[in-house]
Amino acid sequence: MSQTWRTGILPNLSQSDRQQVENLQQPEKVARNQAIFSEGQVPKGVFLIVSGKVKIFATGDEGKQQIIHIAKTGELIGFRAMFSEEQYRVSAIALEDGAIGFIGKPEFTQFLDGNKAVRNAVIRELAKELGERAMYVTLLAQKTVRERLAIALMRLSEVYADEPINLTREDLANYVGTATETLIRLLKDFRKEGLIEVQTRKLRILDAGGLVRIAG
Amino acid sequence: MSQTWRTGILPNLSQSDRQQVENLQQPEKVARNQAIFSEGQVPKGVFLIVSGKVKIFATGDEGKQQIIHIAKTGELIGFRAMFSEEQYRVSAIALEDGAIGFIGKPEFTQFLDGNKAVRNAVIRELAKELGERAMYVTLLAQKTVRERLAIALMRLSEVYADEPINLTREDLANYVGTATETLIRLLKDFRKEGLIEVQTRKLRILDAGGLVRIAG
DNA sequence: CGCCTATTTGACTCGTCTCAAATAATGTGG
DNA sequence: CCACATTATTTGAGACGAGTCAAATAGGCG
Repeated sequence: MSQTWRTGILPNLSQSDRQQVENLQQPEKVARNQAIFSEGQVPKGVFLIVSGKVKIFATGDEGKQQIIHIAKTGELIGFRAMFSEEQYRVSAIALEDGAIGFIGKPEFTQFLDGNKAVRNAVIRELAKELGERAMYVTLLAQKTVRERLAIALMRLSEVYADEPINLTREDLANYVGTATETLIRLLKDFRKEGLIEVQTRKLRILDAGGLVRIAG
Repeated sequence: MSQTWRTGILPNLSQSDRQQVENLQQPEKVARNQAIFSEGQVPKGVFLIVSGKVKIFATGDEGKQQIIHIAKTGELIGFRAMFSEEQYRVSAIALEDGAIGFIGKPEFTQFLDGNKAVRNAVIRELAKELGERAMYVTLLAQKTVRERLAIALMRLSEVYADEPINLTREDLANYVGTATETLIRLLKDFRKEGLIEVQTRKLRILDAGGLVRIAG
């Protein structure tokens, strides 16, 4: 089980193609906690995250969120449901104040039809994510919460680059797939073991190697 | 969380397109337990299951299989890794004697390039599976083993249509994502509750409604 | 028929969840 | 900008689901 976690469609395009996609939208401000789209709605296009981060999650039967992905600036989101011609199966909510642009389905598909490179990038991206999700399933089914937390922190440190990871305990728990209380206790362990540094909601990795060792 | 589980690319094509795909391959016999492809290999094309069933699984760190999907006659498998231009992240092994055809990557991609309907079907299928897998992740993270077993049996009853479900206890456990012993105990419960009928390895659902109720 | 593998059962342990309550942080209206 | 209300975080105690290990039994294949 190697762990290469998603990349997104745009970073794999040429400068020119990327620019063309970006020209299809007009950024609009979004506030923290604002919903971008919700489970059950019918997709009318895709969204480009111009700035900020967005959590993508499925809602379980008791309303518990399972966070599938934290999308960051530059990512295109919502294309999955659009291509499958289904309703959204997940919801997207802004984690921070930011800006998001919308690209309507007609414009986007027309653009795709006329551009083989982008079309292939889309197929490749869908296929990649599908493969990653197979690993994710295995991980959830076979790893302990402690191991999953270590993996989650490593993934998140890529999303947050050099900033500290900044999520509520509940969101972090829902990302790992555990109860909030369990997450808090494990976080305390990790801190005591010198793996991470925590200041309220800001979390920094001190010993990446140690996390890798725990992740197995 | 609704549960519409995968369909495959071919059933969504026109008769003529489907025929053209089928003409690209030559069926060859495969024996039970024969590997079709394995994690880490480089994909050279896709496989069409002409007859028989195939288990698709990821291997966890301790060698434990996580069965992602049981593919049946008529399904195209292995296209995920081919499109993502990565190695296989999962393995495929025949569950029964059967026949499988191979379609090389050049032939297949050339065919796709020249056929917009099929190309779109591929995108749609990838997108659909990706959505289903999000549900799967949520299910694994939030449901008890008992609930997951109920869901697994319902999914499998579609794969096996009117035949009885026929899997080793270990495969069934790996499909549900649990230990073999736990699976066996739950199977006994289900039998005592009149939900299923079991004769050695053959398993039949007696009370689908009851399973739905357990699944939640 | 007999070996090898699969299945089943029992006993035990441990990780993780739940519920409840205390404390801290955050945001909001005046 | 402060005080209050609300929400988030932390801790404790207890219960229970599910895993592991070991051993017995049954089934299937050569």
